[in-house]
Amino acid sequence: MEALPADSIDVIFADPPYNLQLGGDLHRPDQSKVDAVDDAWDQFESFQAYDAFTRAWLLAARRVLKPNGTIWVIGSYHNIFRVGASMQDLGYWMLNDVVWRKTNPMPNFRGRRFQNAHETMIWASRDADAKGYTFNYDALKASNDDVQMRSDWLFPICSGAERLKDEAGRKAHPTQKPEALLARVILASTKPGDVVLDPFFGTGTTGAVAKRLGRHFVGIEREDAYIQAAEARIAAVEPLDASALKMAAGKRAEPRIPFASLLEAGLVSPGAELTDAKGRWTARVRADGTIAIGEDAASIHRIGAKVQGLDACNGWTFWHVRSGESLTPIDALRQRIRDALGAVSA
Amino acid sequence: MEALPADSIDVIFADPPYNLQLGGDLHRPDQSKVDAVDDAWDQFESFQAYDAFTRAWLLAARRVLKPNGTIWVIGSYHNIFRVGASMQDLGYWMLNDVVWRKTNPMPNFRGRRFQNAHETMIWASRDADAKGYTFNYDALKASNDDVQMRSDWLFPICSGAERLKDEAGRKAHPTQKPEALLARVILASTKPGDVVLDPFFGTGTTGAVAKRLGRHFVGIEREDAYIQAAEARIAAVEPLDASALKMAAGKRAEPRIPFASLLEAGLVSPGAELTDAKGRWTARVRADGTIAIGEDAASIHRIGAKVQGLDACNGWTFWHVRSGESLTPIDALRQRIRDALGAVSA
DNA sequence: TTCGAATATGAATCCTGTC
DNA sequence: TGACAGGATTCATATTCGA
Repeated sequence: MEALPADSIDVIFADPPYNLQLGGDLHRPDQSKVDAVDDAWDQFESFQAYDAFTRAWLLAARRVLKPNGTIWVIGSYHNIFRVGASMQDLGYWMLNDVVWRKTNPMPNFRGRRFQNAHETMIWASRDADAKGYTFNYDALKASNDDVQMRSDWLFPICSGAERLKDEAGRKAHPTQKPEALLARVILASTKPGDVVLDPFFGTGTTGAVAKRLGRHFVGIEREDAYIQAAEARIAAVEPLDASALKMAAGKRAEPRIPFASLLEAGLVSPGAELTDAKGRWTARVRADGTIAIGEDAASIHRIGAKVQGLDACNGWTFWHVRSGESLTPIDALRQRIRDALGAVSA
Repeated sequence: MEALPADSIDVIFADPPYNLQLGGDLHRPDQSKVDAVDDAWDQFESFQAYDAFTRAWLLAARRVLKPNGTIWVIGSYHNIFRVGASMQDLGYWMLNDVVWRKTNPMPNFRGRRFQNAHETMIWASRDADAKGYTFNYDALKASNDDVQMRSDWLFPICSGAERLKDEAGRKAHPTQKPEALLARVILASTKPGDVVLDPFFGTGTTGAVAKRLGRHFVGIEREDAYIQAAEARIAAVEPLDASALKMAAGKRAEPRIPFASLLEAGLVSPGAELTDAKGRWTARVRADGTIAIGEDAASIHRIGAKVQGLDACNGWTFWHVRSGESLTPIDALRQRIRDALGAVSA
């Protein structure tokens, strides 16, 4: 990065090492082993060593950024807080933090934490008083059903045909990002012809998307194998026509509403009774979002299945709340919540 | 917080000042003024001053936390990165970052950034090696259509009747959090009877929810007006019945049953054959509660692992007994013993 | 060839009680 | 405190396998 001229880059996208600190091996419930990110480039002696590394590249990045340039940095809870604090210390000015919500994250196999289902991106300008940075507000809004783009984005992880493989059929890079994510970043914060720098180029997702979208790019990478994979990949990319540069919209789906949300919304109270349509069974609602018949407590689905002697049951349609003479399926209460959510995507 | 005894708190929920740096008033497109958070308690001279404040309260919080206690801190991009880095520096161990996605966030009026539609919570244990912290995995899963709870939560902001107002009808606190958010936090990470500390109590959302859910709480607040609003609010809260507060627990909480108990109960006989679900392997039960293939005898787990060439195996679900045409997992026989035990103790 | 079943896998700081 | 062993634990998607 030192070789680049100062004030020459419009946007930086950086996916630095996350400094994961893994204990032993992790196995799925079927006893298969999870392929951990244990590469040497992700190992640091201490937080201090990681901070020194972070400040060094952030400082170099700030030098090459144009006064109205902006920077994106992606990370997880392992590193993003340290990175963010360093960015503020060095004079970057935060514009947003943006959450990449994964449609298909890896589960938490041991059931000891919440499923780690998102990563965080920081979007910042070079200086606190920078006003002229690029933000294609109208294009984003138009591509988002004419409502302004939120700070939480929904994309699948990079897999299938998009995921680069080596000769042996293994993933070429352990942390390849989806092109859809980069496309939104670039379409949001650059103009055609701008120069995008990626100081942790890896297998070149940033370069591939930049080329396709008619932006120039500079990639920096240490590992030969990654460089070769990136070069082959980018050579195969066809730039789009100027007229075709439109936004890939994020996926929209019905959000999953936990039964607990009915409690939180006050539509059902802890201690309330649920019955089936014919009033044959009655269960009592508990504060934790399970229901109970006697000592037997579980989800609305499991208890519904159990009383009927079935393997499965849709508790949303099976269970009802009584309001005066009539019974209302709890699915109708769920629909009320969904209606209230409006355009918020899953 | 200095007055509290050390190692006395199960969970801390903290909503510290956000250190917002607003350059002048913000107006909506219709020229109405946005009611910004510009209270005196939210003003800091510099990042250094904010960091010193943050480290001081985080340090005091860590002293009062039990060894297996956990802490939640909520913030926005203005402060959460500094807070998170300080937490790591002080020895807290991050378990998750959790994103609160707002169904109805304030729009970005200027159209110069993404709509700031989420806040970030950090959930951390006191020490890196703390394994015994409370996480009600099974209850959360059962309340969420039987899939594990993710790190991105969807809730409306606090408004309407839930939002506390002062005598003049203005909001009593500028950043009142929704009770639904606190309910999920408390249900996820505490047991009934636990003690929850909120060092930035404000108008007492944490206390109100803790009281309703049968948890004890300690609130710390400097502003008299907030204290009075919180006291009145919490006095009006009715705790839920103990029966509604029972937490769902999974197999982990079930009493251990040695395989030998199946022999003693006559559910399996010495010399009987066990097979896996597909009938690929067969082992013979021995009177001492081990099973054997040829001369090779060990526990149901070790033999199951060995035949599959794996390091581990749950013998309870792997091995089956034949009854006529069908195979019954020995786990079902174990369940019969547990049911019988429950009947006795109940 | 087709369809359903079985297998593979992803930035993961992922167990607990007893001797 | 360390070693040992019991046995609990997964969601969405893509690909391969088998009938």
